Amino acid sequence: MKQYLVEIIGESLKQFDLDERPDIQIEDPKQPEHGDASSNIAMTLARPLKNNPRAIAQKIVGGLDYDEKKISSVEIAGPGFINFRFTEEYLFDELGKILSLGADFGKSSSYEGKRVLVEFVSANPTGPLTVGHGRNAVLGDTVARLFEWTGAEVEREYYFNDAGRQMRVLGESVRARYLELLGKEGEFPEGGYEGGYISDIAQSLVDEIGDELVEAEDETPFKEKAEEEIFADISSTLERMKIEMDSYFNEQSLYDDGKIEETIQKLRDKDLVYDKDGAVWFKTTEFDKDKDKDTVLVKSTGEPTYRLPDIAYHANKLDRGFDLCVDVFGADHIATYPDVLNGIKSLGYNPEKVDVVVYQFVTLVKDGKPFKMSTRKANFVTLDDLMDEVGADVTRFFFLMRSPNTHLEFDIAQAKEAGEKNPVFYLQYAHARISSILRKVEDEYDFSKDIDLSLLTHPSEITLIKTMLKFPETIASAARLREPHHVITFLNDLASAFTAFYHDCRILGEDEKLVQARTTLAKAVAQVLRNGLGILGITAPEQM
RNA sequence: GCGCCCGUAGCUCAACUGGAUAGAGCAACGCCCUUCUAAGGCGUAGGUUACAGGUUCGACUCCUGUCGGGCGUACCA
Repeated sequence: MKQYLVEIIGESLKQFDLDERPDIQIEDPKQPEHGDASSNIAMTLARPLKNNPRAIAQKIVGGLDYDEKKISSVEIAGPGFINFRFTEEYLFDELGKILSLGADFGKSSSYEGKRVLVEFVSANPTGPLTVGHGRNAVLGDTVARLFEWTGAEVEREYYFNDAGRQMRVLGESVRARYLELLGKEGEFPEGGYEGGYISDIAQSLVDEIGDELVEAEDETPFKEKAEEEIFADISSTLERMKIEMDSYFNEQSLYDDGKIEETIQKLRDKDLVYDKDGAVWFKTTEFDKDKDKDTVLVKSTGEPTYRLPDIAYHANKLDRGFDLCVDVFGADHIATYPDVLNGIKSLGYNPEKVDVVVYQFVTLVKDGKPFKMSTRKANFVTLDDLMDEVGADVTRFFFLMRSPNTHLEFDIAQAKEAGEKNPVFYLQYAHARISSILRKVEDEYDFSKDIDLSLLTHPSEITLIKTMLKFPETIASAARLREPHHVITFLNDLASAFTAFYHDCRILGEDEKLVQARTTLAKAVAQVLRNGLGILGITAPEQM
């Protein structure tokens, strides 16, 4: 509909002979008195045309040629808004479309033909996923789903590094526990991993191969065992959250196939790196005047910092032909982003193909006080624990309900008792209620005949239809902004509009024609709820 | 010190990215279950959008400054 409005307004604007047309905005008015759609174009044109907005609005409306089957009225209001009202005929047509599109209602083609890579979670396998990782995991997966709904071909990728210091310490920690279990002297490493899962891994080694590794030269076999077990654990956690990765990318492979070397050589050829104090530096100050210091790419020890593989990795992604690469990471990693962009730009790639979803930290609150989690010190709350308490649906919902850009306060005690009064149930409840009605109605009435939707005249019914029609645009906009919480806001509105309808308009026991019309409406609502919850990865139960 | 993000009802957060009277959920108070699921509904109360300026038809949104919080600012990731 918005498309149509833009077209007809554009048509009428020919008479204004504008060199360039400012963005025409069509928006949903908050107040119902302001119609079903509204344009601010007259106000935005006031300045260039040196005329007052209402006069401009008059001219535009006067020249408007619109389809009276779709639009019932056009009014000028307030400082110069042009307000449109839809016909009921249009609404009923659209309602019919919702049902015929079914599970596809809400899909759009804004990313049609695009290959999108979403990289997320990307936690090194040093321990179970924690509540802190949860926001990343759920956000990344849902953004991926949003891209799928807008036509993109999406891949989900997990990037990890099993070659660093962290992983060595992990291996040493397991070795220490392993030796302890066999009654030997085990030297627990400085800053080692203290979690109980380390002992579990050691125990499974003992069970499988006994004391075979007592004389092992280094921590490698322990590290490998730990990596295997922890990855299995992470995968099962992700699976519980309905997250399925398409690929796991090991940073090590960038060294193995020479990409790291190649990257630094290319930058050197372009005179963007130099040697100083035995290290290799990237001239980041050339790109960003605000920076007071260049960035080290290779330490004097010969070991690259994380920025170099990051650049090589993103070049690799683009080499794989993706039109868009989305990274999901926490606010603490934001500093690397400009360096990576400058890096790939220098290598000849288009930096606009790389985009970042940054989310603010999850602040954990326990006993009314914030506290810091550390995988190393084992004072963390795992995602599995959380799902044991509240289930996967609530877990996903919790991480999605807020804008990524605000701090998420996570009160553990509250989350645990949230079961009964969690907002996710409000949405699921609406779906369950509809399902319940449909079960009772379907055998008794015939829905194969023509259904007279024009019997839907109650304000609650009309509002409900209008609410549903906002769904496709909500999805498109959430995808464009990479902000899944807009879907939740929408679903809340929808559930609330349905509840009003449920309260005002009975279905069972009404005249047959009305039962058919209202049931059709209810079916459409259930469909939209399912579609929306599906994007969020949350189930739509038929009974609660 | 510098950079990024944030500051909205008692609490946790929205506000379609500059639109019309700033909205929800918890918490509080008062009502509503012999009718399709009360995990619900209706009503009351709660605001100088941290503060001070500025930009314009119009500001929670943009600009400047101040205050407060988070995260960075490593030859850690």
